[in-house]
Amino acid sequence: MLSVNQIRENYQDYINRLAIKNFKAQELFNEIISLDDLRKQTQKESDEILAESNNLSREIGQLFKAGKADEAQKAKERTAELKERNKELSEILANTIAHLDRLLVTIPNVPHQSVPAGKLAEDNEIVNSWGEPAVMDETAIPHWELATKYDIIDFELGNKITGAGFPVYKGKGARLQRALINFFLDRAADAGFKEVQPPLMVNEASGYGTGQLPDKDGQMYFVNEDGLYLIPTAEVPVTNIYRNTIVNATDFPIKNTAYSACFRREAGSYGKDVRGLNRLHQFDKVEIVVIDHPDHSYSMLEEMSSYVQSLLRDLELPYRVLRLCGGDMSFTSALTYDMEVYSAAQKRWLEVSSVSNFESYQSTRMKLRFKNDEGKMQMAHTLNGSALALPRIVAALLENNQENDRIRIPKALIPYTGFEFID
RNA sequence: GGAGAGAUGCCAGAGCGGUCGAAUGGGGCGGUCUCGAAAACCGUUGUUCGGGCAACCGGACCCAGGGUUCGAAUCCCUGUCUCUCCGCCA
Repeated sequence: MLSVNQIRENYQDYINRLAIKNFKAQELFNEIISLDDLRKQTQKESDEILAESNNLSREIGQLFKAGKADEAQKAKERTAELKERNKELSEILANTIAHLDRLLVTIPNVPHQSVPAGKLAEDNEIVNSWGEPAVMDETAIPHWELATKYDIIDFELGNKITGAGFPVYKGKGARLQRALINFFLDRAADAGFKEVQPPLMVNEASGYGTGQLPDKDGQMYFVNEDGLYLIPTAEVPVTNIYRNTIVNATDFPIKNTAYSACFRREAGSYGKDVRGLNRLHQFDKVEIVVIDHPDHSYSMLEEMSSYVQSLLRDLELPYRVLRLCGGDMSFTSALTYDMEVYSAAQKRWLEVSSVSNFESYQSTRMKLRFKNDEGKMQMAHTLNGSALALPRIVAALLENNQENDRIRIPKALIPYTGFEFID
């Protein structure tokens, strides 16, 4: 979230930039600032009263020691008054702070200057592309049919065992999943990311830290009995490793990677866009998470974007890179690049990665700090990206590499699959 | 699931209800010594809110939330977590 000081210092600038996310901030900002004024004033009064009663308590102690019980008794009466007054003040203070927090969490992150205005996917800006989208004739088969034809992914079986959106991968299909995970993890290690294996369930504080809560709890599976959420992405547990910590500035950039299953309720999604592997309730993903110095977070974002693009080139998948417009960005992001691969039989672009800089938005929520050159505490910047999400990569691989009676595996992957063709 | 123990600063580990933001040791940082290093010795070593240009001053913080008290790290209640033993178990 934003801090009140950030809002005070960048009042007009933030209002303007939040408008790009179609968020009207002015009234809210005014309310926040006046609440914060009240907070300060109340706290000041309360502090003064506490100081006085601390002094009195000290005196009372001395008086008792000196055997002047009657004078001590008089002083006691005065502290009673102070106590009463402070009770009211601290109640006002607690309410004010709670109110302030409630308002602050409703403000999305301020978009970076380069974020284009707009509300729709069409307003996203294409900043890079690679490869020629394959043109296929009408006989091209979509991946969900290929999956059945070669018996590698069984959607019906998943329906039976669990429900829609939980496919069963079989034979070379399962092997392909494992190959991709290993390939992505090995590449991430080569690029300097430290591999971690996080829990797949998180508590409420973690969900709050990365910004899934309090807003989007409907998107996560929740285990009521234990108050735990199934992770929608490894971003949540991996970033929360650093919740409430002061990291060493000399450790920047802190680069982690994790493979995890991801669980998403996807409430409200339906239609042909969600067919086959396009949108699932459970899927596999390798995530990269970086904690960095504010001065370097944007060059790190570019680095992460380049890294993700290199993976797509290795997999020989034509892709394009979009800079998301204000309306299409997530609540918590300041700048996001989406990588989309072309899926030849569906004749559409599929989002396979999303790389974002959250600046200090998550850090402020989770108190992730470092000591800067002046010796002062400062919020670190957090970034993350998919590298990569498997299902749509598989969809594109199947569709783009289909031949008459087999599917070709890209060269880089063969050492991992152990086979060159699915047939 | 049953029984018990505990939660203190970067770590280890003390702490009679008042002078405790907290002993001591280790680590870290600065210095003396040294060609340099080690050892030894000396000094230093928290977060946060408010006021002030600043030196500085005041408040809060010893798991969290309540309570007792003029006064709580210290006493009481509740919650959370950790550890040990038993049971179950990949």
